[in-house]
Amino acid sequence: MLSIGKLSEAAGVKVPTIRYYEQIGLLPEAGRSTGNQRLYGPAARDRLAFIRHARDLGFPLDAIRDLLGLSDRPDQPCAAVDSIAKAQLLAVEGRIARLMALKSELERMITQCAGGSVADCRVIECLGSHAHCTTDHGRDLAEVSE
Amino acid sequence: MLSIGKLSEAAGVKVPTIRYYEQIGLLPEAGRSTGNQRLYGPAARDRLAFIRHARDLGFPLDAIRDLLGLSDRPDQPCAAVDSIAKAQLLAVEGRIARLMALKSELERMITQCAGGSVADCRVIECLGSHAHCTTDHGRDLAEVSE
DNA sequence: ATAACTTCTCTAGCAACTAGAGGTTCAAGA
DNA sequence: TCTTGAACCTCTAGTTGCTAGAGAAGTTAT
Repeated sequence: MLSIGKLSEAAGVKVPTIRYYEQIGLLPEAGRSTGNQRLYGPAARDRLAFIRHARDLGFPLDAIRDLLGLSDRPDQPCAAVDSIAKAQLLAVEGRIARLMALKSELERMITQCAGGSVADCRVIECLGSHAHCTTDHGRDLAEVSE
Repeated sequence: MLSIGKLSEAAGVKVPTIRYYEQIGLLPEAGRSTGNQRLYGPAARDRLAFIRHARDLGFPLDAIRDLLGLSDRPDQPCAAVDSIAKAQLLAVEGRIARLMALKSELERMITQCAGGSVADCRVIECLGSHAHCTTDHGRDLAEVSE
């Protein structure tokens, strides 16, 4: 049996994060020692590793909750799993596309700046006027978020 | 003079967001009508457009606060502006690199899945074992966030 | 036994907003 | 002029995925 600290080390997930996952129901309530401290077996470690890996791949916790539910029913078809993964892939591709547009605009802004005073700084001017923009990166930055 | 609703339309920033910006000190406190409603002039509109554009480019509000401070002192050299913009460019490039790695791992996972039952789903297996991973995307997802 | 370390619960905070409750004010039509 | 309905006001709380801290209790090593 592992203490929460050992589990934390083993899975590469911080201690408060483990407690947080338990709190939101991603991990089942852990058994307790006589002194009320959490104790974990190998199943908990595997489940936590799964969560961690999925988080590393950018899956939101809700999607991970679904994936865990599916992995508990091995006889079901895996189409649902695939669709979650594909949605995640699409999200990632969207973010990349968006960030590439931002990158080129930032580069353009920066290279145009001659390095004088703020009064004729291209960066400030571009941010202020919006007129020199090539892309219409205007809408919903939220989609870039991870 | 513009009401907050008109300003919202003009700048493409939602009404509660404008109030939020005022609350955190990004926008100065607006003048009020006799009935206590906010009224804005052209200066506020320009400032808000600046903020919006910078947000579209992914600058965090703290950086925008700095940029606004700098743009109010046009006689200063613009090196500070440049360095903020360059930091933002670096951040964007980092996120892109990270997301590209995620994308290829997701693609690999998905294409390997033969589409049977969950029991032999590659996606679930890969998430669980971490052994088939090529990349060590393990550390600090936080850097991808926007 | 005592010190140092870990764990416990609980609350609050981060970014950057968004949503809602419950109450005013404003602009336009009858 | 009155009235309706939209827009405005303040305030609180929620979002995502944690992280930080307080203060108390358990555990481990010497």
